[in-house]
Amino acid sequence: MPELPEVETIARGLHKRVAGDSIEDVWLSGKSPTFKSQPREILATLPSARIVAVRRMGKHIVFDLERNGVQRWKARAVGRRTRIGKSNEAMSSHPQWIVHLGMTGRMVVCVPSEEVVKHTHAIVKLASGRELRFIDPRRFGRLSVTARGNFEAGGLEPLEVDRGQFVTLFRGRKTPIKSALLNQKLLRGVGNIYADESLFRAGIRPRRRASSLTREQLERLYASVQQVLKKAIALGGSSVSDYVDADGEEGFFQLEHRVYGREGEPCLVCKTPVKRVVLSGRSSHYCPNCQR
DNA sequence: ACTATTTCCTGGATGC
DNA sequence: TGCATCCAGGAAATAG
Repeated sequence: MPELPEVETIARGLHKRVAGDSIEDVWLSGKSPTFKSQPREILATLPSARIVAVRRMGKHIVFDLERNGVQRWKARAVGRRTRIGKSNEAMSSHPQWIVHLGMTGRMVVCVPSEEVVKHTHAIVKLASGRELRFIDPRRFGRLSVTARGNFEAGGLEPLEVDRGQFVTLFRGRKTPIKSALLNQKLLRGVGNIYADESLFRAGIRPRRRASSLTREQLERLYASVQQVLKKAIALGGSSVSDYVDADGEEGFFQLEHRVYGREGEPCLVCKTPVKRVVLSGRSSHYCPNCQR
């Protein structure tokens, strides 16, 4: 399940491989709801665009694109005024291609002769002769296009927010702190694994109401989130459920997991068995002794 | 205005 | 071996 560190790793890998390349052609599986934008809009936007950069926003991969053929589109739009607004993204000279990997989404760069595996939903032909493919068995991933500046990835970037902002974000919320951490509208990029791992390191139980936490506890949580995310990025993310980066390499942060996926196993600090509770439909792992 | 629950998906694990 | 059932979970949609 790609969260911030995995998406960061993938985006960096993709940038290294395809920045500067151009999109020549696009094929889409047409399997809704993989596409958040209309497929026709994606097909109108991507071909002939140059990939300026690939980066991460929250859990989204953002391809910054540049189009030169804008005049052609404007000319065509003159005769059909109603399309001007609707084809806005395709019109933009600096569109963005937004990819959310969901649970099982993968982006791979390969040669065209590579077998097209089951659940391939997009194939992007590049001028260099390679292909960029989006593969997503469970189809929780989403593809969309937008004009530059339109895309809102959610709340604040966890690694850009300062301590005071972080405290303000959560203080006073009645919801469990774990749920608040997962809320992308507050902080964008933290998912189930890193929420659990951050809460363990801060010594806070997932079910604690955010409003019941002291400033000191929130500050400790802030430090934990920073530490966990940075370390996870340094290790290339967590490889669970066959996650691999853009180069097909596994990450190693799963070796640093202290509670996630360790139900019943002894806490690495105090040996108390790790507990698992379901919190708003999601598994939450914690040490009942170390976390209060 | 908030918060909680349901829904979308398929592969892998489990149970009989 | 085969078949049914359950579970994983991000975020949008829906309900409270």
